This record gives sequence, structure tokens and C-alpha cells, in this order.
Amino acid sequence: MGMPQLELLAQRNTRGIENNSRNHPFQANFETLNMQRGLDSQLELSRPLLLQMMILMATAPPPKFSLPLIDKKSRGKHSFQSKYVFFSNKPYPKFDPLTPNLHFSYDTVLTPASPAQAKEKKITDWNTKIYEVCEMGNIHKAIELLYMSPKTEIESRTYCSILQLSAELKSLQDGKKVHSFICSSGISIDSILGSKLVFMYVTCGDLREGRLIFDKIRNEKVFLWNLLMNGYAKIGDFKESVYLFREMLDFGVEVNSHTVSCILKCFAALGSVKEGKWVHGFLLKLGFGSYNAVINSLIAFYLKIRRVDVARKLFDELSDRDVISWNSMISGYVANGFSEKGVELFKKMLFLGVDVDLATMVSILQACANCGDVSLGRAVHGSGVKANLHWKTTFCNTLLDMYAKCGVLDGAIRVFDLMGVRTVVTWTSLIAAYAREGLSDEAIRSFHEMDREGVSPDIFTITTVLHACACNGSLENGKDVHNFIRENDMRSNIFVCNALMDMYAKCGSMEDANSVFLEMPVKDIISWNTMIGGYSKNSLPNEALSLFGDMVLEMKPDGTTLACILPACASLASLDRGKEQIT
DNA sequence: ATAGGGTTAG
Repeated sequence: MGMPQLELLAQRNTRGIENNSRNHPFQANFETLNMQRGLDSQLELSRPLLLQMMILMATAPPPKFSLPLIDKKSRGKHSFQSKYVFFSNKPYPKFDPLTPNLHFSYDTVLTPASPAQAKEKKITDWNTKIYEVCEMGNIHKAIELLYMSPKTEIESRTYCSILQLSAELKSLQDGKKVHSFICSSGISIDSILGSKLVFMYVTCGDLREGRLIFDKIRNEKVFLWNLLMNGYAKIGDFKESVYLFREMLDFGVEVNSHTVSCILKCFAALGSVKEGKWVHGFLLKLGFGSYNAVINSLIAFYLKIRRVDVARKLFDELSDRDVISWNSMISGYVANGFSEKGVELFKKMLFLGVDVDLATMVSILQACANCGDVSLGRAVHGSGVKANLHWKTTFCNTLLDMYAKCGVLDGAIRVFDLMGVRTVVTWTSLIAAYAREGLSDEAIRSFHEMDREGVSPDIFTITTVLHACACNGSLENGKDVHNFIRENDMRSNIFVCNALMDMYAKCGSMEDANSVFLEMPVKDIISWNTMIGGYSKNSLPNEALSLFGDMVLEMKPDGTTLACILPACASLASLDRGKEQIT
């Protein structure tokens, strides 16, 4: 696009933003789009140009990520366009004039035969009827017809089409009905029908049943292996996924790019550095490198094991980077503590005109929070509103958190007030925002309000609100939360217990802290340090020292432990003990 | 043909 057009567009869009600022509650007015700190610092791009780019970015067509959602929903409804897929390559011969006896012929449709004849056709042609109903996405009708039909007449691929539909509608209930019908019909479950059954079960979230069938029909089709591996990865059972991968190799299945991206994700999650690198080598050998998704997963793998340098090298060498490559790299920088680098890459992205989406914005907002760069944060806010991202809870949650972390509490509250859907993350972020500003009463009030609104707190919420109580020294509120923990059976969580002990210690009740400590099923170094430090700070040096003695029997103290114990030694004037700890 | 890579709070 030539420069004049760019300017024209920018002008038009400026007005757009101004209009928006009047109408939209977020008030992303143009003044707030100043990017002094965020964008001026790197001189490679001039400020006006960047501004224009931000605007351009903001007016980009609705981001792609929303489209698949719509697509999926409208499938099946747009009945005649949707094509249900079969394992068989042969299409259904519906309306095929050459086979008038087996299926509806043009004759049947255009010039109905005698009523008796037509009736008979309708009754005998169960397979075609069911197929057609499936094509229209009517699962209930399909199953109704299935129940009405004589079992011996239903063909394998008819079952496949209903199973496919059940999978698309994620209706495990209907899929199960079809499965039991198949079992009672006595038809043999061959590899095609079996695959469809596995596909249905995995898609509908019943991995166990899917696996049972998979194990029975085990074959070398890579698709099914990938499907199950992915299913396990999705529920966080990475070990099972890796197990399947090894089996797959033993079985002689030829892996493909889907397999590779899945296994890399698993290795990253399990922290299996050596194995992941082995996959990298494997890729180099096999020349899989041209697949974008594969390199992207490799980049994500290296970022997760904190090898930012390797990831960046892969990123730089990648010839056609897509938005996911950029997002991976940016979020990786942010997650590894290089927020400035993330922002730098973001600017480059804008400069090159790469489409920005929700994930990009979320990462950049995080980066803003980390750097305290509220100016850039506001710019992203404005752009997000323009791009209609403010309907996305994720975006608003991150935005809220960004304002809070930058110390702009009222900004955070405004975002909160205007949000349509508030999840547990939203509430937790708000509570943390209050706690951060030392407004513990407000934090606790929000906690109760959240409860009234019917949003259940999770362990993050609990630790946050306990922290608020601790800062406030409000034992009463803390005990309230403790009751909540007991009622909701969160006592076995180590983070919750550590936060509870810290709260009690800061509120001056070491007895309560100790009873939590004693009941803990598993203790980590933070548990010990919290207790020892608590005794120290509450002027109970003997208890601190005695607990320290217990601790060294179980685990190695760290620097924090020493920092906690030394004041106790000092207060006891126990030089010998103090020396003992140091050596 | 069906699947895959990046996204929020302590």
C-alpha cells in the first residue's frame, strides 16, 4: 500500500477511534494512545509511523481465531453443503440413476411411483435415509431411524455417518447409543468402523472407551495414533502420550508432522530435554523442517525449556513465519523474563504488517505489566477495543491485571466493572489488585462478593485472599478463609497450606500456623521457611531453632532459611548456634 | 477428509 493511502486510512481510523471512545465504555481515546515509553525508546521506528501502524492493526478485519468457532457451529445446520466424511472413498450413490433399485432414483424424487411402491422404498432404504438425515445434521432423527430399522440391513458406513455426526456435535450420549446398536447388530467391527468409533469417543472426551477399541483394532494408520496421543496430551496425561509414541515406533507406524508436534508438546511439558532434542535431530535427518507447525512446536519446546537463544535461531531461520511463530516467540520472551525483547519483536511484527491476534495482545499486555509500561498497555487496550477483542474474557483479564500491576487501580476496576463475563480469573485478579495496593478490606469484600455471585474460588483465589489477610493482619478474616478451605477440602494443597501458615504467622498466631503445619501431608522448603521465619518474627527464637533442628533432618536449608534463622540466633545471643548454622 | 503449533491469576 502506498504512503498516501496509508495516511488516508490512518486518518479515517483515527476518527474511528475517536468515535469509539465516545461510545465505548473503555474510553480508549486517542490521547491514551501515546506510546512514549513503549515505542519511542527504540529509534528504529518513528513514532508517527508506529502510531499509524497501531491504528492499522486495530482496524484489521476481525481476527481469524473467531472464524473457526462460527464455522463449527454452523456446520450441520447448513445441511446440504456439509459433507460428512467416510473412510470409504466411494461417495454415497444417492440420486444415482444407474442404481435405481438400491437408492432413491431421480424417478422417485421427480415422478413419484405409486404410493405403495414409494412406501416400500422408504422402508427398505434405511441406509440412504439415515445418511440424508445425517447430512442435515439431525442426530435425533438419525438415531430414531436407526432404532426403527431392521438391524441386519444397516451397512457399516451408515454407522460411520452417524458416528461422525455424533463426534461433530460432541454428543457422547448419541455416539454410545450407536455403539451399542452396532454391538447388538452383530456386525463385525472392522478397521474402518473401529476407527470411526475411536474418533467419536476421543472427540467426545471418553478416552478410556476410545482406547479400548483402539487396542482391539490396532493398526498402522497414523491418524488414530495421533488422535489418541493428542487426546492424552489434552487432558495433561503426557506420560501416556509418550508411552503411545514409543509403542507407535515399535509398531512400525510412520510418524507424520502431527505426531511430531504432539510429542514435542509432551516432552516440553514433562521437561524431557534430551528427548526433545532427539526429536530435533530426528527432524533434521528426515527433513521435516518444511512444515511450519513442526518448527513452531520446536520453537515452543525450546522456549519452555528456557533455551531462548535456540528458539530465536529457529525463528530467524524460519522462512514463512505465521502469527503462531511470532506469538510463540513473543510469549516465550515474556515467560522467560525478557519482556522488552518481546515488545521489540511485537514492534517488528507491526512493522512487517503481520496480523496480530488475541494471543499476541495477551502476551504484550503481560509484557507491559512486567515492565510497568502502562503507556503501551493503553495503546494495546485501544487497539484491542478497535479489533473487538474486549468481548474476549482472556483479553480483559490480562488487561485488568496489566493495569493493576502498573499501579493503575482505577483502570483495573473500570475494566472489571465493564466486563460482561467474569470468571474466577477475573475475580482473582481484582482481589490481587486490591491486595497489591494494601486495600485488604476491599480484597476480602470482593472475595465474599464473588461467592455471592456464584463463582467458586480456586487455589489461586485462596492464596491471593490469604495474602490480603496477611498484609492486613486480620486474623478474623483469615480464619473465615480457613473455614472455607476446610469446607471445600483444599487442605491437601501445598500452596494453600503455605499461604495459610504465612497468614497466621503474620497475624501473630503461631499456634494456628503450627496446627496447619502438622497436618500437612507433604511439606516443601517454603513450608519450613515460613514456619521458622514466623517463629523468628514473632519473637519465639527457641521454637525457631528447634524447628530448624527438625528441618535439617529432612531437607537441605537454603539461603532463605538462614535469613530466617539468624535473627533468632541473634536474639538468643547464641553465637555458637549461629556459627553452627553457617558452617 | 478427519487432527497439530502460540493465549489470563499465586
